[in-house]
Amino acid sequence: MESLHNSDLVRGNIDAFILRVLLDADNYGYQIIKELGIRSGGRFELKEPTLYSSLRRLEQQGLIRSYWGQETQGGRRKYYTLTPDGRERFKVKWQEWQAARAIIDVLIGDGKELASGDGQK
Amino acid sequence: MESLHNSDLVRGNIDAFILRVLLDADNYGYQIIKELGIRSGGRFELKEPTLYSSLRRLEQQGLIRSYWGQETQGGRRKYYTLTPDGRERFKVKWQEWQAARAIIDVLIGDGKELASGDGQK
DNA sequence: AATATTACTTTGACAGACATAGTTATATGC
DNA sequence: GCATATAACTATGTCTGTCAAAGTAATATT
Repeated sequence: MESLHNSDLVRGNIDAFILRVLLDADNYGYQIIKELGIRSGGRFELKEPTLYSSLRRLEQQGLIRSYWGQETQGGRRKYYTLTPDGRERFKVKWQEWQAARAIIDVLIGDGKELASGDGQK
Repeated sequence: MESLHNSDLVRGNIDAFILRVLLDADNYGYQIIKELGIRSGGRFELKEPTLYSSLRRLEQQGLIRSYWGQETQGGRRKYYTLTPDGRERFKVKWQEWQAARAIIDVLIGDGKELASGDGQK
């Protein structure tokens, strides 16, 4: 399984990924990981420490709130829900990504000068 | 001037930016910064310590080589040139970016659920 | 002479992602 | 019933890339 070396290239977007999932519905940690795995077609795997430290950060910033689900059986689950601020923040994050993507696209080029052999000037 | 908070969202792509510039022509540090500023329409500003530590890293990895320009007057300039490995590495970096971009696009959404008011489910 | 600009360098701090490990509970296999 | 696997969350510490701050040295400008 390949996935992609994660870290640097997705850095800064993980908070947005989580907010995006919570935009659809309240959810709990483990399921958020699964959900991101599914949505990415198995190409992205969010690690647990990364997830839970993100969640803590987001909660401290008032972008999400948490509550314990009342499971009658099975392990406890802490659910997270978006706050209005979180909703707003996602919008901003989304726009920032659009802007960053455009800049990176320009600076990294469109791949025309790659071809197969080498680059002629 | 706004530019964009840099760091996290472009992280991991800076090496590729530099390699991309050197793909066009040998160049020296200060000019690479200028070049990236121009290509991005002033929206991206590479900081000096970031540039020079990137250059050192790239040189250690054998992706670029350096030589002092023989300026008869004016300050000394250390020029950098791509090695074949560097050329190859740029290709890889480029492809990694394409892959990462696709995944991020999926996970952050297309913005349909943003609209203006709020999201209806 | 003072200031600005070009060009490169050093040091240290910060923050996000993750490896490693551990805890608690339920479910499953033998 | 005991071992193992899996679900779900938590804690600790490390690594790496980016950048702020500051400095050096030379030329150009006022």
